[in-house]
Amino acid sequence: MTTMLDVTDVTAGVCCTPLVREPLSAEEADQLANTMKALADPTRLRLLSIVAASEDSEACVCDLIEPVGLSQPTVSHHLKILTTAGFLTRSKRGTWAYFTLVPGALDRVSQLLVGS
Amino acid sequence: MTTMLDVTDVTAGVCCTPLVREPLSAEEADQLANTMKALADPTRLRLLSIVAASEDSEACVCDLIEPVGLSQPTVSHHLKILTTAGFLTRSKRGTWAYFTLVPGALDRVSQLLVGS
DNA sequence: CCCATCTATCGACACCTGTCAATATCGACT
DNA sequence: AGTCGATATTGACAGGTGTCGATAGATGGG
Repeated sequence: MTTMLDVTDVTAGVCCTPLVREPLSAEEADQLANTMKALADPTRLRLLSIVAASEDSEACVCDLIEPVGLSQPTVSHHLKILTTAGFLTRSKRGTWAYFTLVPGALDRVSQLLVGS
Repeated sequence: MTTMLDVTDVTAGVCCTPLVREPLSAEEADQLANTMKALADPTRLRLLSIVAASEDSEACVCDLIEPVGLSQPTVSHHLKILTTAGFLTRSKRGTWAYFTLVPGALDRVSQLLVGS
């Protein structure tokens, strides 16, 4: 993955550049596009929704493999992309890696798309 | 482009499947991912923002080539993707093709991302 | 009728991306 | 230490995607 997202994309940079107010600069467009790319995959959307619907909005990799029906490396790969993009946080407890939704991350992206 | 978006994606199908309420089915995830893919490109984001910021929220292809700095076929290509995805409408007047934002299209996507 | 202009399509190419098998790494428990 | 289970990384490969040049359609003007 050459252009991996910076963690600050969602939490800082992208949060202040509305889409339909004025023409986006090339840099702003790149940032927002990177954020959207993390959401532009069916597996990653399912992972997000499954994590969100889990107990305490938290799930380990082992819980996610069977629901999406893909290999463990592939699931880990997607989780890394979502984490790097700022949508998930990873906390390791014992051998397990638990992933949680970053509060407000999706909401910030949402607000960029609406005119407001 | 093998998996081109149906125009109904944004206006009908995707509009009722919140992301963080319950696990998305494979079909719902595919639909939403297709919609997000249309927004996951910097050039397309810039095109949307330029159209939105134009007079009467309307612009022809010739107005868009210079701002994004890409070839005319490439711009036409991106406009087609945005149109097929339901974010733009195309109306031809004379030799020119004018593109306009579809009202509410971005808002519907926005509402899918927020917890509501 | 022919030409100039705007737009769309086609063919080709480099690059990115999602996927898996194999392997490495890390942590807990004997 | 040694082993086992969970996760991450690597390498490889097929398929998708953005881009351009060339070309084809369409539309209005001389």
